[in-house]
Amino acid sequence: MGLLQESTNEGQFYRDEHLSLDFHQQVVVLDHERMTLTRKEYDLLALLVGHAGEIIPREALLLRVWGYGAEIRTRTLDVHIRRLRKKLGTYADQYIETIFGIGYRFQPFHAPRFAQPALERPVLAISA
Amino acid sequence: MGLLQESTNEGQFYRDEHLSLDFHQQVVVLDHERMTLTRKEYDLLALLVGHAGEIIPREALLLRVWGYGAEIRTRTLDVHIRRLRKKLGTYADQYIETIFGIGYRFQPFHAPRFAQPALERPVLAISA
DNA sequence: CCTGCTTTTACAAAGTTTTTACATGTCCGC
DNA sequence: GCGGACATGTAAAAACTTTGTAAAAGCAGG
Repeated sequence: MGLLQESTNEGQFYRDEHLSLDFHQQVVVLDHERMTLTRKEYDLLALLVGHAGEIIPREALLLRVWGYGAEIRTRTLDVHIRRLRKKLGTYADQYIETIFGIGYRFQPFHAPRFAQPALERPVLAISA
Repeated sequence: MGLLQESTNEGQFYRDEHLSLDFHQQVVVLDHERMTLTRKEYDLLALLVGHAGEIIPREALLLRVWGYGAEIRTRTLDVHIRRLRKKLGTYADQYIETIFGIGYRFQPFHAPRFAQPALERPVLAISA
């Protein structure tokens, strides 16, 4: 799966109702306003958004954004998640889910969510 | 991750009228609604469903989900079974059978059932 | 040295699992 | 049937683990 720098991408984009991300230019726009992110903040967000809909384990985030191995104990990931959420404003919890005991997941704005009634198709149809 | 490694279930599914389980994605859906399970709850359910129709002894469950040996006395298995049943709602007792003195068994929704234990109870008394 | 970014620290809060204590149920011999 | 022994059911508390947060400390580039 994609490493941090999706290098040879002739300008890939993520876009939904409120958020857009230009992986090539490394520009993030939230509700038509540019988000100013630090490097680590951007790297973290880009990794999450680049795998929208997938759960990414803490381990993987720490490895790919920080280069940390499993032996390192740190809370810096949590702190960065917090800063991202702050900058995402109202949509924060809608976009960045905590998967307890595992990691985090970025969800596109309209994605069906966990405890919500019935939108999720049985996963069976996905295969093939 | 959990110490439960049902490696032979990679990318497989269970499905019946009401319940489906994706062993790879670790997603369980009950009547088109996603069941949110904790890790231990999922591990336990997955082990039972993965052996649908078979009786699994308490010992085996405690060993495979908890890593406990026979010397450990605990009620945590019962508590987790209870939580699973609660989340399975109406179908709880249909799905998870208690096999007294032995363990538990997950039965697919339409599985033919015998009058409870009926292991070998010769119905001799009927003779006239 | 400043300054802004990053990491650590130290708790707080939230979530999960196990234990406890007792109720209820089942088996089995009488 | 009856009662004892033991297994399972259940609710609630306790123990433990993970994540959230604010503030301070550390650090690197200018």
